[in-house]
Formats: sequence, structure tokens, C-alpha cells
Amino acid sequence: MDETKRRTALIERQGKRDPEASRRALLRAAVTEFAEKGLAGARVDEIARRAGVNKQLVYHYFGNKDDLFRAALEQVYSEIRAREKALALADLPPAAAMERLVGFSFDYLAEHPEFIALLNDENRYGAAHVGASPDMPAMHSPLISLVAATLDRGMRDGVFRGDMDPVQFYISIAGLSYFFFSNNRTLSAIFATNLDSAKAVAMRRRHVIDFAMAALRPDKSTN
Amino acid sequence: MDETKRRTALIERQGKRDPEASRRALLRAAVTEFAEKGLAGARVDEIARRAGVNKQLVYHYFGNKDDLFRAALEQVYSEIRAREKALALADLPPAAAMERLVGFSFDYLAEHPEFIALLNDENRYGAAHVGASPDMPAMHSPLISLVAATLDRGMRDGVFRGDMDPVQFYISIAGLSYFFFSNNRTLSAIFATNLDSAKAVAMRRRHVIDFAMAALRPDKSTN
Amino acid sequence: MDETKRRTALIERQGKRDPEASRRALLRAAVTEFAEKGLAGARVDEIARRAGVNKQLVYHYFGNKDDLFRAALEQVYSEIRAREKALALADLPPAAAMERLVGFSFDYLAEHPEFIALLNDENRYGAAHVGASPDMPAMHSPLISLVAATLDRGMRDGVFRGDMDPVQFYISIAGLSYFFFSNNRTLSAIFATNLDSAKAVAMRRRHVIDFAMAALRPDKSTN
Amino acid sequence: MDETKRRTALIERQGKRDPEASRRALLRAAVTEFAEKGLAGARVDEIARRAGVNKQLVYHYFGNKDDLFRAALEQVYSEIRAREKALALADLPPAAAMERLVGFSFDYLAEHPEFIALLNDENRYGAAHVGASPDMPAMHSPLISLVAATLDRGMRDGVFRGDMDPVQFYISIAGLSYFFFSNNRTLSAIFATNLDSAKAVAMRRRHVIDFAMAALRPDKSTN
DNA sequence: AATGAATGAGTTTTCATTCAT
DNA sequence: TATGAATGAAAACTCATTCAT
Repeated sequence: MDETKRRTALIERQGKRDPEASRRALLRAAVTEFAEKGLAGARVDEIARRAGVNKQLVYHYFGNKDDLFRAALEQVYSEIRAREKALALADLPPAAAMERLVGFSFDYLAEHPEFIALLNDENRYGAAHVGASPDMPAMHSPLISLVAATLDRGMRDGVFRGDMDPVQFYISIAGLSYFFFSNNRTLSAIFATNLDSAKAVAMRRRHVIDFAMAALRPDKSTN
Repeated sequence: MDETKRRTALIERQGKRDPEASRRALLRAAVTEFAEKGLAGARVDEIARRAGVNKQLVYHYFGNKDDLFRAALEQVYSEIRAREKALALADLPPAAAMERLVGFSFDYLAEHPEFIALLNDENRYGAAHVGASPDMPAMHSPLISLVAATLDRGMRDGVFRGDMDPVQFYISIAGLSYFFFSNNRTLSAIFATNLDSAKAVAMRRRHVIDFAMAALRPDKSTN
Repeated sequence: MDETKRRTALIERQGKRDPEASRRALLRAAVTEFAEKGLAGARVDEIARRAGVNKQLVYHYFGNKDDLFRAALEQVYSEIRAREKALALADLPPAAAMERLVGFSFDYLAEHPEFIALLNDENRYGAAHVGASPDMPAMHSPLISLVAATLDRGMRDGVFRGDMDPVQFYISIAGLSYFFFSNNRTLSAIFATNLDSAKAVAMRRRHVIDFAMAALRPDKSTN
Repeated sequence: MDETKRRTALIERQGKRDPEASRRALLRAAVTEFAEKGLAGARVDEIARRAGVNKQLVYHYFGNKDDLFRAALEQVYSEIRAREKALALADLPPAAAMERLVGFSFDYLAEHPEFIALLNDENRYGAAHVGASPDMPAMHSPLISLVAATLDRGMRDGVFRGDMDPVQFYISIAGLSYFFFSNNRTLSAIFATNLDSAKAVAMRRRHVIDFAMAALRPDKSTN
């Protein structure tokens, strides 16, 4: 009895013995640590420390470091997917919808550097974790459908050029933003400016939207 | 005589007693290993093994693992810079010159995955190595001048729109190609296609050039 | 039951799962290894082996080799301090008390060569570890108070000369014993005798006490 | 001819190709490095660097690190021996001679910390190097004869007590000075004073001479 | 569910020494 | 005599993972 009481007190005091909370804390800590140091550079010790739980729980909940990375990756993917779902582009005219999509894509990367970091690492190792997940395409088909539908609407309306492949277009608009953020530091060094400032980011945002929309214009010169 | 011959053979076979060759071999091995595994994942042992020299020579010639990474980075940067210098865009009309520049940028990344890999790692660690190198901006100014000059010529000729910032434009054309290669594996998984095939690469190449040139066209609709 | 018994046996045999015992074993092994080989010559591997624990525990419990040395040093200092406290000199008349102190000082060094060895090393490196410890003076003030009090009593009684500085005196009596032990081997070589024999040690002990007490006598010739 | 000229120029320019000078430089560098870092802590690379010669010369001239240590030890021993020989105590009355001897012993250690450092290391390793040198006792007999002769003269004159063993006495006066210097840093820490200052050294010098001479006085009280 | 202790295999780095000229 | 290159063995320290409770 006494022992039980002691434990209960401990739990209440420290907020422990909430398995789901421990799991969540670990996952959040993993995303941060993997983003900062990469898969190879991240430390299991540090992840547990950040999460405020015992290191062994990593193995208890996730199996091993690699599986924890996979879970972290799925976590960030599912977060962006959820945000994309909420975009409601169908309610907007095609040009406005597309601008919104490009802007969202830019803003999301601006606000989620950990997404970029995890993706880079995953690509370094040949997308071993993502590749092992058979439901990846299904998970992302809504996105490509969204792009395709908006492109279609714009083409039908005559505001977009008629020969734009949705996958290529998606990669292009993603690339315009992604590269700016993922290589921000070396670009800053190369061009001897600080591309990390709020002003530089805002400028880039305008350029990206403008650049994408310009590329999408019908080619009047061929008339 | 025989002794001399034996020795010469030994030297040729094993590449001994040629310090410059040892250094070069280490640097080449470092580029490969760092590209494959990243800074944290790369193994000094493995680099020495690949180079066929004693591990201690890494420390002898380069100081430590970090400095070796810096040297590898400078190596790949200087290689692309050398190629860029040989472009001779001034001899071409602006549109052709720009297409060539975009095409080159794409092709170089296609052929040099190690450049992308090293750059990604450098950015993960906040460009610590590039930032420490004071001659980085100077090293790359020729490139941005090239873009600016070509843009200027095209704008003067009226074949390019008049409001294109050269730095933003450079980042955009680089991003269109870079993202495709750096994230090739996850993109392949997401879209359930193999973006690594020769055919997919050729298609992407056409798209990138087309996309960039389209964005560069003067806006006829505002006439 | 059987399983429990087996486990208990295992624990007793191997000393597992007793963190305090592991720590103590490491500290004891460190004192020995550092005494034998010095800070630079000591091997962390060997310390762990001697202690019968995993090498990593050194880093787990003590941080690094240097901190382990510091801990070993504090250990030997605290041991001699504990012994000094137990001397109870105040109960003896001054001359007897002083003889006892000098004798103790000699005996302690005779029985604790590791104390000398660690001290020598600490001095070689500029007392970096001791210097970093702010409670060193406090730790040793009882000793110097003891010497000062005994000297005072003897001077008041007229059995000691009146102008003896306690710090200088302490250094002198320590030096008379310390040098004999710390340089025992080279002295033996130089004088072509074995100063390590029980007989030689006993002779030296008599000499040291006699020498110190003689130096302490009031100077009758000045009457 | 041309080759010869080139070499001569090289020699004159760099002062190389003077074997004896190289040897001397190495020995001097070895004494310093071993004194600072100890036998285990000293680096052959560093010794060569300090001497300004190629590392291989260490092996060429001295065999290996251990033999170099032996040579360094013999070097410092022979230096103090030379100084002791020049003392000319026989010309002074016994008390003055003895004061001079004690003072010299103190001053030499004050000015030659490297002697103390090398000796400490040699003792740590069980005087392995000194023990291997068969001419050690012979090398030092002049010293002990000097002490014995001076003691004898003083005893005959009645200014020294009659029962002082020369070896014990030598060890005592050496110890009074040696311990102060060898343990200067820890003593400073323990007593919370700086025993390294010129003033503290001068004070100690007076104390040591006084202490030794007091211990040497005939015991008037037994009359 | 949770923990602190413990481990073995590895990783960077160091270093005395030898090689080839 | 002198040198720079090269090496193998070992050192400190790290880290993912498992154990015992």
C-alpha cells in the first residue's frame, strides 16, 4: 500500500506514467534532433533527454533508432498533408487558387525547417524509409490531384497554358521554394547577403509566386 | 638494376612515395564517402581505405575529419566553377545563352550527385565550413555576373521581361534542377514513378528549360 | 526460487547492479594506475580492467580521464586528512605531540606511495586539478592549525625555540620524509645502497624525528 | 659542382649539416619537453620541432624515446655535478662551508626546475634509467665526500654535533629544498599563498639554511 | 510502464617508429 | 647526415542497445 501510494505521488508530481504522452514527447524530440543533426548525427541519448523520458522507452515504443527516424518522417509528412487538405482551392478561381497553393508551399517550408531537414536526410539514404512504406503514393495522391484539377480549370479558362504536366509543375513550384530554404546558408555565403532575414524571405516569396505564375501564362507570342 | 626495376614497379603499383597522389586520392575518396554518408555518417577509416593509404595521412594532410570535409567541399565547388568559366555565353544571343546556362546547370547536377550531397550536408550544419572560407563570394561572383549580363542583354533586346533580379533568377533556375535531383528518391516514392530513369531525367530537363524561359518572357498581355 | 538464487549468486560474484561499488572500484583502480604510471602514462582501459567494470563507466561516472584523476587526487587527500584528524595531539605534551606528528607524517608516506605519486603528477601539471578546487585551503587548515597550536604550546613551555613559522616548519618536516620516499630509487642508485629496505626506512625515521626536534630546540648558545 | 655549391649554400643558409649542433639541440629540447610533460607525456614530434631538426634524427642519434630520456637525465645530472665540483668548500670554515652547501643546493633547484621534473619522472618509473647506468655512484661520490668532509671538520671543531650521518644529512638538506620546489604548486594551493613569488622563495631559503644549521648544533642541554 | 546501470563494438585521433631517398 | 612520407598499434572517447529491477 505504502509503495503504491509512493508511486502515485511520484506519478502525479512528475506527470509520468502517461504512455501516450511519453510517446508523443519522444516523437517531437526525435523530429527536432534528427532535423538538427541528421540521422547519423542525432543521438538517442539526446532525444530521450529532450523528451524528458528514459532512453529505454525509445526502444520500447519505436524499436530502434532507424524506426524512430521513420516515425519522425511519417509525422512530418502527415502534418503537411493535413495542412494541404485544408487548402480548399476548389472554391477559388484558378489563378487565385494556384497563387494560394504556391504561397502555401512557400510558407510551409518557411515555418517548418525540420521538414526540409528530414527530407534531405531521407534522400541521402536513398529514401529507404519512405520507400519501405507502401502507402506513400496513396498518401500523396490528393496533393497531385489538387494540382492537376487546378491546372485543368485554368487551362479550360484559358488563363494557364495548355501543356503543363501536373507532376512537373508541382516539382517546379516546390523546387523554387525548397531550394531557397534548404540551401539558404550556402546561398547567403555565395552571394554575400543574408537570405535568412524576414525581408529577404518576403522578397523571395513574391518572386516565387510571380515566377511560377509567369511560367504558367499562355504563350501569346505564338498567336 | 633489378632492384631499381622492382622498386619502380612497386611504386607504380602501390602509388607510394608520391605525396601529391596520396593527397589527391584522399580528397577524391573523401568526396565520395561524404557524398554517400554525410559528414556524420562518413568514416575516416573508410576514406583511407578507399584512397588506399594509411589513415594517419588524413590527419597529416588535412588536420581532422572536419577540415577534410571542408577540403572536399572546396574541391567540388572549384570543379563546378571551372566548368562555369568555360561556358562562353557572350558569343550567343541572349535567349540561346540563357537556355544553355539553364541546361548546363541541370546537366552538371545530373552528373555530379556528390555536389548536391556535400552541399546538403554543409547546409545542415549551417554552412559552417563555407562560412569560414573568406574567398567564397569572390569564388562565385563570376557566375552571378554571367547571369546578370545575359539577363541585361535579353532585356535590352526585348526578349526577356524587364524586371528580373539576377540573384532571384539564379536561385530559381538552380532550384528547378536541384530539387529534382536532391529529392529524387522521395519524389519518386510519392508519385510512384521512377524519376531516376534516363527518360524521366530528359523530360525534366526539357521542362526546366521551358519553365525558366517561359517565366522570362515579356508579359505581352499588359500591352 | 532457483532463478532468484542464481541471480543473487551472480550479483554477489560479479558485483553487478551496485553502482556505488562500481564507482568505488573505479576510484580505487584509478588511484593505483595513476600512481604507477602517472596521468599521461595511465590507461583508461587498464583502470576499467582493474576495477572489473566496463570502460564506459569511467565516462559515465567521472566524465573523462582528467576528471577521474581529479577524483583520485581528492580521494587520497581526503584519506590523509581523515588520518590527521585522528591524531589527538592536544592530549600530549608539546615535544611528544610534535614527535608524534613528525612520525605520523613519515609513516603515512611510507605506507602510501600512491599519495606521493599522485602529488608529484599534480605538481608536474601545475596543480591544475587542485587549483581548480576552491575548498582546498579549508580542507587543509585543520592541519596547519594543529602544527601552529603545537608549536605555540612548546614555545610557551620553553621547549621549542620562539621564532618558528608554522607553515615553513610544516613544509620542512614534510620535506624531510617526502623527499626520502619520492626520490628513494635515485638516491639508492646514487649512494649505492638500498634505501628501500625496512632497516633503511627505520633508520631514516629516527633521523627525521631527531633532525626536526633538534632544529626546534631553543638556542642555548645565545644565552 | 653545381650540386655541391647548392648544398653548401643550403648549409650556410639554414645552419644545417652540423651533426654535433643537431645532437645538442635535440638534447636541450628533450630536457625541456620531458621536464614539462614527463616521459609519457612528452612527444617525440615536439622535441624534434623544438630542436628544429627532423624527427628521424632522434632515432639516429639516440635510438629511441627511452634512450633519449636517459640521455636527458645524464645531461642534467652532469650539469649539477659540474657545479658541485666548483664549490671549493675546503677553503671555508665548517659552518660557513655548510651554509654555502645548503644555499647552493637550494639555489640550484630554484634555478633548475627541469632537474626536479626529470628526477621525479625517473623515480616514478623506478629509476630504470639511472639504475641501468653503472657509473651513477661514481658520478656522485664527490658530493657525498664533500658533505662528509665538511661534517667531519665541523665535528672536530665542535661546532657541529657529533653523531650526524653524512648520507642522512645530505638527504635532509636536499629534502628541505627539493620538496618546497617540487610541490610548490600544491603547497601554494593548500596554504592559499603563492610560494612561487621571489619573496616566498627568499624566505624559504633563509628558513632552510637556519633549519639545517640549527639541527646541526651540538646539544648544549646534555652538558 | 519505466528506469538507471551496464556493455561491446566502434570512431576519431595520437604517437612512436620505420621507410625510401 | 638529413628529410618528408608513411605506418601499425593503441589511446581516449562515443554510442546504440540490452539488462535487471
